[in-house]
Amino acid sequence: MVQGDYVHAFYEQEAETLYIDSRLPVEFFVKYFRLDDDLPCIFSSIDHDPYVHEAISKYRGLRLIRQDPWECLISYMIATASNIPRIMKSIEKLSRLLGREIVDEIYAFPEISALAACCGEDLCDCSLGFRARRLIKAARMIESGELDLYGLYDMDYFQAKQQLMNIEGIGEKVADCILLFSYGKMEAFPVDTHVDRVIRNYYSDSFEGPYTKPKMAEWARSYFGHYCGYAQQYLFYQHRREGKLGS
DNA sequence: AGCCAGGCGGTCA
DNA sequence: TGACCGCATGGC
Repeated sequence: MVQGDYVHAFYEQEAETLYIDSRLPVEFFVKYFRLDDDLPCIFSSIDHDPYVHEAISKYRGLRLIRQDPWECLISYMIATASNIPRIMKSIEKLSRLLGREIVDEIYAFPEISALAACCGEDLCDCSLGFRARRLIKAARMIESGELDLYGLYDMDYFQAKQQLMNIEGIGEKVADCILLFSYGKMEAFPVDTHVDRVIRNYYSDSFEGPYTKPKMAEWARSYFGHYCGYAQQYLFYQHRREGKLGS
């Protein structure tokens, strides 16, 4: 998930146990962390080889989230060619600058209109670099109705993806993140540098064809099945935790 | 100090 | 398709 999301202030997790702040209703957490998914069923469906088996065994508390599409879209546009500490700082600064204060010193993610009303220099303290202009442009496209963000729930994976990729700064990877983490489209399989390395290093035997993002995602759908998005999360997390050996 | 980042959009052969 | 580049800064 994207850290810096204000939700992090309302829960703590130890392994598979979630401690929630009673200021938010239980239903919120059930929805947000997809606690209504049938995890045992999903795990067995993607458990195709020793490598992914190790990941789903060791990191069993890891979940996909169901995040608001607007927040997810902006967050992953910010993540482009950046790193996690910096991403968290940018989102935090942006929320402090434009978001409503929810409780003491905890700020909500900015509304669409707030970002759409900005000019480039308004955001100069958020260390967004070349991303700032793109974010504002995206906000204005959504605010004007040129892109109906909340209409994408009713579209299939490929239609919705095409819509998202009309936005400057949203390509294959970012679109798949939004489709997976917000819309719950399980066909999405975001291929970033880490997942790219995992496939090249551990799945080169079963993967055929050019190492392009659409091809790797297509392979993942047929290899892991419908819940390949869960496989992506576990493979990504394992690679981040256990490092870059062999990459 | 200097390379590279949970990429994207463009160009070139 | 694959290999490159610029983009703007910050992290390590």
